[in-house]
Amino acid sequence: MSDNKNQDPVSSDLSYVYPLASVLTYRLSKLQARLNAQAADLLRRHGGVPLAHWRVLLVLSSGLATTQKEIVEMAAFDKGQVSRIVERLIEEEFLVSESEIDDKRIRKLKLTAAGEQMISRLIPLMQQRQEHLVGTFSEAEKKQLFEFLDRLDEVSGKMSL
Amino acid sequence: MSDNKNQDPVSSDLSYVYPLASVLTYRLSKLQARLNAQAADLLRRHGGVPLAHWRVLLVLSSGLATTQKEIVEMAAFDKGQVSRIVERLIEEEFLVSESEIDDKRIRKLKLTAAGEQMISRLIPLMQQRQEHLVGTFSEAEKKQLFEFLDRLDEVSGKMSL
DNA sequence: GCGAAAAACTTGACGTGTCAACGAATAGCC
DNA sequence: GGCTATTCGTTGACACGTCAAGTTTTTCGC
Repeated sequence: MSDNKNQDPVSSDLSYVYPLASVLTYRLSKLQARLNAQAADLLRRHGGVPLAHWRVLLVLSSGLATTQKEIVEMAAFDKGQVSRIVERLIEEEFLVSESEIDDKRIRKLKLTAAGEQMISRLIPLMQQRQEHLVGTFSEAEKKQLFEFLDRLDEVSGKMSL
Repeated sequence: MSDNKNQDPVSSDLSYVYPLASVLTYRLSKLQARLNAQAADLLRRHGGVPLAHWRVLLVLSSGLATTQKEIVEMAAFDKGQVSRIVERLIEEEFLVSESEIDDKRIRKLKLTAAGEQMISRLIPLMQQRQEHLVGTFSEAEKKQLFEFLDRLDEVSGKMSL
């Protein structure tokens, strides 16, 4: 764990090119992994659903979406994944789809009582978690952090290389 | 797309609780997804390997690791995943494992010529990408950004809830 | 209305990531 | 030496994520 292999600082290898811990994408990727694990763990320990299911339920419960299309738009999830998750959630009776509409392509989704109950049980926890995460940031810092994320969003799109 | 469902601002739903775009984990998760897509796309378009394979090759090429254990330690990957990826990379002849050691549990890994070649072809691209990503950040901002990430790392671990 | 295009969702294939159980080999203790 | 614990790696199971092709239903242009 202390020193490893050849200690030639500028050998023919490429370690100087990629000091892993200082590479942005690597840092973000690890942080993201830890956050997901934390959330999934919290949900599991409190008798909840898998993380991705939770996210879908949350969007529905918020009233921001009532169909799969809207979920996909609001939350930027993959429509295939949403389709499968919704299917599972209906099987588990957290959701029902009322096809009482004119357009038969659409599945209007609604939380069941069980679904509502699970959501409202877990929401306070998840809110506490968000608080825990950003709790050490001052308002100014939070603003700055989100501004950084916005900027990264912008450059994470097009790349002509 | 314009207005949806009931327009009661403080209805019984929970939209006011979770304005998605302002939730940190949601933002990070989307950013992460975009960055992964960008990297994967770059690798694919330049005839490379899948992203996870690339990451393993990179750690090996850097000389930071010569065994699976070391890859797992250095890069914080899952050992199961590393095992499977290494297997694939050997099949594709980007790697060889020389078992010429005393400890028969260990697989000493080495890049083949093809492996080295692919890495050195792609590294400049990936470096340009990192530059592209952090290019809009001043030194001070970069420092701040990484400091924020450090802080988030700290609180992303233990959570007693 | 009728045929082509588009919308909403489904399905398949594959890659990524995590966890836990397992097997083989080695190290440590007596 | 022999028993146990540990280490390195493999394997199985499952959740997560992405992409593309396929179905059914609706819409649009004519």
